[in-house]
Amino acid sequence: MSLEGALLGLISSKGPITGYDLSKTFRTSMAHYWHARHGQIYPTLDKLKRRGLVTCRKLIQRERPNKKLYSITDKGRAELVRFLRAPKRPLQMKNEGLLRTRFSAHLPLDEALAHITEERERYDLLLESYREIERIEHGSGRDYRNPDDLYAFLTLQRGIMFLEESLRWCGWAQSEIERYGRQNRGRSARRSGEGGKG
Amino acid sequence: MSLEGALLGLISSKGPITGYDLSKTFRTSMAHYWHARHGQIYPTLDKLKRRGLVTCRKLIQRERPNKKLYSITDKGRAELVRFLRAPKRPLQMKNEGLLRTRFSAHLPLDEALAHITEERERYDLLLESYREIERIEHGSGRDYRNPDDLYAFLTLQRGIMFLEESLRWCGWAQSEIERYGRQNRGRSARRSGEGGKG
DNA sequence: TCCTACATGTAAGGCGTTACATGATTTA
DNA sequence: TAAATCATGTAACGCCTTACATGTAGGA
Repeated sequence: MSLEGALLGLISSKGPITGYDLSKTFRTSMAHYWHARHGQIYPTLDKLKRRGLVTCRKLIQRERPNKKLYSITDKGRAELVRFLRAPKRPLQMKNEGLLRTRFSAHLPLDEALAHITEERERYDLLLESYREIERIEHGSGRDYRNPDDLYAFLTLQRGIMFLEESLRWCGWAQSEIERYGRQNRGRSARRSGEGGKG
Repeated sequence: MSLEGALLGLISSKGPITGYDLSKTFRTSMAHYWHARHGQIYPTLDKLKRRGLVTCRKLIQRERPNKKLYSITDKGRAELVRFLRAPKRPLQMKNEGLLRTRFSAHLPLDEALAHITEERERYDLLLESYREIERIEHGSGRDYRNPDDLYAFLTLQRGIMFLEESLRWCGWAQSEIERYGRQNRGRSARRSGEGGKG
């Protein structure tokens, strides 16, 4: 259900838009609060169309595959408002990187450190793409052109904050792990790692 | 697959532990990086047991329902290490609250503000529970008893940072929305909200 | 030459939620 | 007296991923 809401919202904001570009949005500026793959997006767009919530216009291209451009209808807007007013679920976050760090007691310290370095690189890349969107879409700063621009900016800023803080955390976590290593020289993380507190 | 990793990790850290308590952990200290409901947890524990990755001891109680206490086996630890070394997926975050804010151009400003106030309350509650865990489990601060304690502390701190920053963002976002409202008195969010930039 | 971007689609199967089922005890 | 906590289990269903399928153009 929420994916339908997300798609209706994006189409209302950025439409006419293709499934391909919607998919890119999930991988870039929305990564800190929503995601979906094309295997789910295309069938869902078709469902929205059959329910009359969006319309679709086919664009024939010569040197590129043909596209389908989706636009929202009044019925779709009404459905979007219903979605926005429905009760929300709690956070459903999955961050396998943090999960791995949580149980890194089962790995040597240097491997735990290396894993966090990998994470830093991921975050760096994503942050760069967020900053580019900020530059391109919100160059005028807080001079919002319309409400959609305002809310796009606010949620993008949340993503930038999230990524910056993730990077700060990575640095701090690595320094703590290194400090722990210095204070426990010779002891293997593996052997002393079993049986934490309840 | 990752749920199996998460369960093995938690059982190795906190076991012997019940499915019920594992479930609570997902709702509390792990909410910023993993989640699962009991409807998925119990069958998965049974699967881990059948594969010999955990053992299970039944505890008969008089004034409470009986429990099953799970412990990790050597085979389970080996499987956990395999999981920790496997390639990780990107973030898979779902935050319906932020999603709603992103498309709040379709709602009156006061409703957008009210929704963020709801979010604040959620974050406040969760932050309080995180701080309590910090007090109870990590009262001694950075004086880590073992690697598991170190990594538990690091990931908990990430959660506290996340929630504190979420709360700061809520306050800032609300002030920006209010500022926008003052500067665009009389104009309805609904009518001017259509058609953002591509 | 290989990889990436563009662009859509589907089938199979796995992951995950929801709802039902049970029932005593404690707290508001 | 209503609701929450403790504690587990399962069936049905829907969400979501993965993998396959197709084909051109442009950059490394």
